[in-house]
Amino acid sequence: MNKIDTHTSKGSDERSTATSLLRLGTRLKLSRQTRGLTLKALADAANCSESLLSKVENGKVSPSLPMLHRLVEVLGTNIGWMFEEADGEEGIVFRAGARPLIALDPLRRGEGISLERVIPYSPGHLLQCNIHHIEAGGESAGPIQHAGEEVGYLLEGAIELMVGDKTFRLTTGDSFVFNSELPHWYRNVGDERASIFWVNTPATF
Amino acid sequence: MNKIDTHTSKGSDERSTATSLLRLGTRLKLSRQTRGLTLKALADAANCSESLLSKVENGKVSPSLPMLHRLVEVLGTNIGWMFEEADGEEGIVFRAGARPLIALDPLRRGEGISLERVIPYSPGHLLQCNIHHIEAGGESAGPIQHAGEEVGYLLEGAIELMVGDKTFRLTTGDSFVFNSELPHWYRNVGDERASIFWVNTPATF
DNA sequence: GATTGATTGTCAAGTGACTTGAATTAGCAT
DNA sequence: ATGCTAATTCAAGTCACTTGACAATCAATC
Repeated sequence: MNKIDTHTSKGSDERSTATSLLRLGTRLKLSRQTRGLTLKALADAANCSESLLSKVENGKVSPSLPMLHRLVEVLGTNIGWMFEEADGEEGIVFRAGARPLIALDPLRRGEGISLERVIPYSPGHLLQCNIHHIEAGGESAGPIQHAGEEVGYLLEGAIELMVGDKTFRLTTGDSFVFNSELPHWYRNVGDERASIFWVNTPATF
Repeated sequence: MNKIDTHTSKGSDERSTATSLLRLGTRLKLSRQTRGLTLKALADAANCSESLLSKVENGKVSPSLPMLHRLVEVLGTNIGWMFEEADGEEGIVFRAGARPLIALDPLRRGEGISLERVIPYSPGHLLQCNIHHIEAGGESAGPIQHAGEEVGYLLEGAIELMVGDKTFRLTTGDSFVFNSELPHWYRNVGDERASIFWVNTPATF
């Protein structure tokens, strides 16, 4: 009938370990992909076979501890965060008015600006997303530069956005995209509060 | 000396047509990919060979007009938009009401949905960003899965968002984040139009 | 300390998406 | 037509990844 009843003793947590394996695998995979590595590349670097990696990523097999260690080392992470709790269901939706508000260090981020976190701070996230609230007359501190890409949408108000050596005047509903390597900053030029929905990827690859 | 001097007469615009071919191809490719189609799938639907598509997408060949027409038809775009200048203002700012609108293929993307491109098609972009406009009663076609991460903000209206096995009811101002590998879809449950500002990082790259 | 048994790990063959090159066909000017 | 260019196809090739059968490893038991 049954090809195997070999695991007689362990049926109980069969499924749960299976899904947790899958989660580990998924993270490893994302981690690898984010770094633009191919299976083969990572396998070579971590000194194991491509096929093993494939199986690990798909939860068919659980890597030995030394193996896992080599993997996260190459990936530049640590084992701990491979197991960090996924933000799960609760981590998906965030209601208007129920998002954490961050008082900004005026020195670092500028005058009259507060940030509303749309994506909670957590190692699992690629994207960063905040709603910038800028009081009338407020402006961000000096130009910032970093790798990645930025996209934003003006939810309300009017601002002046400076990117590179260009200046734009935006009003509600306007949007923008640019490479984060360009120096950029902004200023509220209206007499009411302005809000920008702002997303950026840190990654360049 | 030279194996070919066959193109004697046309050397002048050689390079410019080459790059414009590439741009067309890039757009077609992005278009196809964002719809989750494989080369073969699109080729079958548009009644041409896989390899032709590949060449077109990589700018090795320029499609005949009828060919191109069939392609954009299947993709739910129009030819014009394949050639639309991606400039906005310096490619950075895009004004409300001046963003390209895409009619979606109802079969693939769902009923009563149209997309407003916030980030123009262009090879240089990591992020994808659209405003999804969903008519009352409209809903996206079956769940989609791909690698990456999604973040969105409900600009207006009320929707029901399904992610994994959870369902959420969102109203204006609510936001969400999740891993694209979770199957997800949505439905407009209000009696007015709903609009979602939606950003995602694509898979592989 | 060998024997058994499960499980990690490897090799090699398989698949699916995409690309390339040679051969064919359709368009079009002469 | 005739000849030439350029679009299109077919088949073979590549690349990333997956799968299955076998080998090595490790741990518990006799």
